[in-house]
Amino acid sequence: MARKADKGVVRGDPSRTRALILSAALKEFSENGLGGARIEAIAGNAGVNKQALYYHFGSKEKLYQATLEYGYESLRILDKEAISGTSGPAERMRALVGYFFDTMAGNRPVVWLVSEENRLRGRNLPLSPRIRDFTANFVSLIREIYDEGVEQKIFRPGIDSEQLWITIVSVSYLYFGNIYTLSYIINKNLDDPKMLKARRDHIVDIVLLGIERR
Amino acid sequence: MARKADKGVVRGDPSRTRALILSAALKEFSENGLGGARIEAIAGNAGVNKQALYYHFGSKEKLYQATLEYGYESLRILDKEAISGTSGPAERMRALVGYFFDTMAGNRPVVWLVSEENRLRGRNLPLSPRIRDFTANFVSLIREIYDEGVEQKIFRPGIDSEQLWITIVSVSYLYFGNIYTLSYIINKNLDDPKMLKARRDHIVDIVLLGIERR
Amino acid sequence: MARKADKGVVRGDPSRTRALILSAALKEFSENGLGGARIEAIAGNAGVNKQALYYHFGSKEKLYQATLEYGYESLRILDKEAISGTSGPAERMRALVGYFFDTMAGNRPVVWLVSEENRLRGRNLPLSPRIRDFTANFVSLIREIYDEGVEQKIFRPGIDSEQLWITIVSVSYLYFGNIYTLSYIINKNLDDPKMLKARRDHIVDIVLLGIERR
Amino acid sequence: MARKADKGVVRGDPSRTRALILSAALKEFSENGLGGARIEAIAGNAGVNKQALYYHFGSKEKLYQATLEYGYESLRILDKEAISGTSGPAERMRALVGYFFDTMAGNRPVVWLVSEENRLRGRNLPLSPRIRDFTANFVSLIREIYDEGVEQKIFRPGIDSEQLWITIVSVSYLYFGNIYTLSYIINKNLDDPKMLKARRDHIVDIVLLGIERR
DNA sequence: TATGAATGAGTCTTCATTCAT
DNA sequence: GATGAATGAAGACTCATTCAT
Repeated sequence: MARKADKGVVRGDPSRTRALILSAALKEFSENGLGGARIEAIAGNAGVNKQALYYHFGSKEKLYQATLEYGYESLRILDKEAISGTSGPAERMRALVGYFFDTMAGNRPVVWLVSEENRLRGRNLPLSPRIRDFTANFVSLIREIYDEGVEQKIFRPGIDSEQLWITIVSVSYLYFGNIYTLSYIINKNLDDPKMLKARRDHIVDIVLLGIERR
Repeated sequence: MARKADKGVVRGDPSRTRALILSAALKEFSENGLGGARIEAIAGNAGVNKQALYYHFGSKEKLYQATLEYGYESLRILDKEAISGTSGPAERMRALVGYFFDTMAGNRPVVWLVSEENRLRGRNLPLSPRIRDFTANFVSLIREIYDEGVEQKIFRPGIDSEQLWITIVSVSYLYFGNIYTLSYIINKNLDDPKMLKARRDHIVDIVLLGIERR
Repeated sequence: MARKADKGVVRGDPSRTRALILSAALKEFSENGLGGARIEAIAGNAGVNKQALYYHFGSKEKLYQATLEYGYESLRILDKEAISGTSGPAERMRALVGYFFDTMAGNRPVVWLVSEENRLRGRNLPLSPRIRDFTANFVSLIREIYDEGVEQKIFRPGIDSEQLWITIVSVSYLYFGNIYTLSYIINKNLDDPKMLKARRDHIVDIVLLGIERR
Repeated sequence: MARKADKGVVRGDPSRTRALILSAALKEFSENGLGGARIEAIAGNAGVNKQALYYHFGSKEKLYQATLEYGYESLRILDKEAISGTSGPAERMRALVGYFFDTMAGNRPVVWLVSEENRLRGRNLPLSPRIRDFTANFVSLIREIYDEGVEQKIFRPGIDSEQLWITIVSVSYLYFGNIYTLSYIINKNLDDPKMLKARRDHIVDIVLLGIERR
């Protein structure tokens, strides 16, 4: 119970210490990449000693791997409840596309962390098998809804659901991942609430119209 | 005329030296980011002395800026000839979407470099005013074609052409930028020629159906 | 108790480590100046790791500042005991002039370090407020003795005690600071004990005769 | 006659080029020392190409030696005319002390250059035999005047004229060489015209009273 | 002579990691 | 588990010097 002033560390609560470190690491790795991240900065922001990172995670690279898993986990894309209360494939698909957009909007650091992992050619992914679990369900869910829509003659058939998944991911993900270059080119602040709403509406429309039967 | 074996440097041809450095820098920065890139690696791959980078570009950061500009320039997205020989807005739009996909496919390093610049919050963009020139024309071209299509009652009205531009960029760009994580999640190699073709066809369809009138 | 052979570092005694570094730095900076000093040489002579200098002092420039303060402190010009046991202003002034000469003779590195600081236009002095404390007392002491001598009609009045201080400092300081050029010009080794004694006698005489009433 | 705009170099006038380089070198070496001086800075300030320094002087060290000689030469301490028009040893000695002060006041860079040479332990002096010529006469002149004064029973006998020379040099030289540290300690700007005059008066008095017979 | 370009040997500094308490 | 101190390897950058025209 002895709590240090100004610090969030509680002696004798290692899981809390781990959480503090992971949270700080997510920020640092996402902003600076694996190579650019500073162990000292992570320790400082987590309110722990540098050595604590080594005690709990072993090395910078292992901490990065744990952070990547932590990042994917925090997305909770698999949360089916997100689209509960909707009826019909079209409405569900709309909800899903919008939900993914909102998820990305609320987890910018993860967006950059995933970009970093791609630059590392995905070499850390196989080391965290849970990552596939966290994400694969989203693909299944899209397939489910799409198939249902095709059956009900609402969606046109012949679309590969994995392609559709990539498209749904793309139209939200890239917006946030490349928000600075996109904003610069058209000289508008894409982070403005109005722009965010416009984007959300646009992608829901485009995806739905792109797959609907006519 | 005296050319060193294995090296690309020719005494007295500084513009060639600069080009060699920029080419090597594009590869290094795109693979490792600004912080992770190694000056020594760039110099080695360019076949020049480490100090030459400082003589010609001043610092690592300035070289990065020059490389970013060089990368955008090499995309040549503005090349209108790409869609010459096409007739009608629909066909032109199809050609444009496909052309952008092909451009990304052929310029992977630039894709990563742009991701890196976003992680740096776009701080280097204002330093290279030419970058906007290289890219803004692409936005205009999309608007032109779209407006023409609306006029001809081929495309549905009410779509913001900048949103459309972002979408067109997204569905191609993210595929290459996140190819490793996407491949891992669905356990398929997205770099396979068949997959590339499938993706190209998919995005052309989705975009067109998403904007066409019905 | 585990002490490394040849090295002066004792684990767990950081103040000793700092002292070792400062001592080595005084030698190196005084002989080579700020720009010419080598971090590696200081670390080597102190028997510590190069990085230890950065851990304890932050940068070369900050180490230089700490060294400057350390140098002034080691002069201990303020030590009033130096002239204890003397009676009368004349005798005290003689003792003081001689004492300052001896101090300079025994602290050559500090003499050069102060020259270096002058070439740097004194830019580091304001950063170490203690330096003024170390030196200002000497000025006061001279004024005290001088005033006493004037009161007792031993010294002639009208001399500015700060000018007198500069003169006392000059006739000793420059001898050591410029000992190489002076020796060369008159082709004599001014570091010879006989020459040192001659100089000491000369300056005591000159200063006293220069201020005595007649 | 072809003169480059903005530059002081005249094609085909090597002695002028040498002079420009030496002048710039005096400034640079005096402000930054041998190690701290930058070849590029000297070339830039002289308005010549870096390579010109090598053409004319061979190396940085040799340029430093030439600059040292140039510096001593420019003092022209040997100029007897400085004290022409004076009558009697006392007046001549006063004139001489004041003249040396004025010389130092007007040649600050040389003062620092000589300090630098002392830090280099005078290793470059033997390489420039003319330096002794430039300075030795000043010692002789002091001896002459002093001996004359002793003969005329104006000065007290028994003073070593070389010691007297060092003292005369000291009370002026140190004032300028250490002007920053001295100013800081007493918190006054010693470069102020009033202070300069006060110092000049003080040293003339002190030296004369210090050697006069009573 | 003059100059832009090129080079290799350093030099400061950073950083992940480990040690000892 | 936690901490201050210590370390070795490496990286960005500088600089005197030289080459080729």
